[in-house]
Amino acid sequence: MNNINQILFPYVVQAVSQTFSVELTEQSIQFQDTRKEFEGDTTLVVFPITKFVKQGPEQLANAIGEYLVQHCPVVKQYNVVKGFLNLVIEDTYWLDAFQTMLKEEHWGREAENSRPRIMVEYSSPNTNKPLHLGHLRNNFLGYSVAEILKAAGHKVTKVQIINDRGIHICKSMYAWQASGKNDTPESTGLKGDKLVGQYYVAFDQQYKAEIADLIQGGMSKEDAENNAPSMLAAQDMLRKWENGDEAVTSLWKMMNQWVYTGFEVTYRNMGVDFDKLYFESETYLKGKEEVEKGLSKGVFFKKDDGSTWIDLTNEGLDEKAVLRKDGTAMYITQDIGTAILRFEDFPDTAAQIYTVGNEQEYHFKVLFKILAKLGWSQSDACHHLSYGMVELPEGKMKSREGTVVDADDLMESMKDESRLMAEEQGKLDGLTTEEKDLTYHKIGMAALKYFLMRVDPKKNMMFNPQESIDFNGNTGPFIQYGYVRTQAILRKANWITGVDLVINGEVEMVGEERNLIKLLFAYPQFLSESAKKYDPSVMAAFAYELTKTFNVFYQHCNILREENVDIKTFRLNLTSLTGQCIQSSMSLLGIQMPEKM
RNA sequence: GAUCUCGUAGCUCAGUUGGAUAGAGCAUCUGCCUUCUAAGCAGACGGUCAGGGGUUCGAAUCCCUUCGGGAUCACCA
Repeated sequence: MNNINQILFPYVVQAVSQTFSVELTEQSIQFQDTRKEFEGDTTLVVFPITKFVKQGPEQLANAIGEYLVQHCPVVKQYNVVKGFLNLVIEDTYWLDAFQTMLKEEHWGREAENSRPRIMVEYSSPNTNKPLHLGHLRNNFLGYSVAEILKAAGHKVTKVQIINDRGIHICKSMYAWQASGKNDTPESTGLKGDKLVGQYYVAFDQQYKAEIADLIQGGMSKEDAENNAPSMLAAQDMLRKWENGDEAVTSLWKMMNQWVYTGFEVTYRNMGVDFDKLYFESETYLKGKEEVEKGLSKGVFFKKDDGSTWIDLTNEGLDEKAVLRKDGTAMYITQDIGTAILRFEDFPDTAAQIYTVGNEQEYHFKVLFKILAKLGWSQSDACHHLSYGMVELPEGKMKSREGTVVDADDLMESMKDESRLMAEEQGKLDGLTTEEKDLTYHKIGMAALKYFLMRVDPKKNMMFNPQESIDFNGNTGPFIQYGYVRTQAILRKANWITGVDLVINGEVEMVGEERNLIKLLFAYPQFLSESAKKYDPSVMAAFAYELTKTFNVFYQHCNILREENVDIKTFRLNLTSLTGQCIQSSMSLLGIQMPEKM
């Protein structure tokens, strides 16, 4: 089905060529949505055309408008304001569009697996502390982009890389061992990630104290940091781990397992999942191998001290180390290994999307250049889905200063708030305890997810825990509420989707219905823009706009009370399709719809 | 210091490749529930689009510059 502007395009070309004998370029024909205060469905901006035709904008607009009304069957009438030609499209066009949408099984979505595989990486936490607000933004964005790409027809594989290796986890391990308490998640009743996180904090405190002591004893700050006993012990553990020391390895396995078990709970609450996990402990050696291979091909070079580098100065970047002088792997090394492993695991992968904070933009520029130089042509299509920080009123989140907003706590408090609100209103009274609980969860998560995803991913955003997150206005619950209304009406009408498709051609549309149909018809454009930009906020804006438009329709038009059967059927179909589209677009944000609220 | 990025209403954010009188929500104030769920609808108030210059029929948008916030520039991850 064609977009209205695509239909009009050739007629505009004809109008100008027949009236003025001038052939227009594609660029000179610009359409935009008609502003609300004027009458019309779409608007031709004629200023660019005045460059080709020696006419004043208004005369020109009138001439084109006249031609279109006479020759283009979908154009009903026109009006001209300055250099803007507002076109009113025939109702039959919108009714046809509506019929088309109703016949689709999933209006707006592309056929499954009609486009190449894209791998989306997100989450990728360290295994030494619990997930926080920043991880929520990461997970929600990554999951949502994956769903959006899927809806746009791509095969999608959701992955994460788990940073299970390195000094950070050894710090927690050392602190746990040094405490001598043999705490476990079972013995303390704590979530595994929380328990391990406590020991990470404990390590940091001890380390700080030791540094202070050493400095007081006359040592320089740098020496103190390098020689503090706890740091030496953690480093010793890391060496033992790399050498496969049995005791250290089993401690490492046990504590990582605690963290994974804890994370699983958090992921389940977040509503995100993964198709395949990669562990740094398994990919960093692969990275080293690939660097060795690249070295022999001349992509990398060795410096005199034995470290391995790549020269990216021709690409406008710097020289970058890829192996230390002792031959050990760095952060970038394992990323090279992971990327290549993924291309090998899924050879049809056209691109990898990395959902990682914007502070790593340089890192990914380097990584993609390296992959290209190693001969992976897919690297051109790879993309760093770079997102900004979530800032608190007092500034950045800092774990040391206790200003971290914990992911589990936040999700729980959102749910509590939705419970309070629902209990006050008593609209869920008929439901079982389980059903109520699920509804509170859906509403709380909708508020949280929508809040984090309605803003442009690349921008830093503000989160104020005191004022918390709203449930009114431009919010997730507002959209859910609109959906709940559609379902309540359909329930009362005993509506079965797809049964009463008959629309009598005599139906005369009112403005509220037209606006709703126009917006529903634009769903695929919003989806493709969202997919193209890897930007869930486009879908969020669409869902909000759609719900608002429905609410106006709902408020001003009778549906169940409508006496004319044709109009009633038409409006019920409209309600049904709107409900579907709200649910569909919100599901792309990972937001679920309750049936009642 | 260099590079990148952001600065829009009291607050949180939209604003497509330059297009009409810069839009939403929150907050404040007014109306609307005996009739499809008021987590809603209708309205009021609120702007030197950080400042200055340029490009042109036209600039929040593009270019230059100043100011202010953030990020990056490791044999850290």
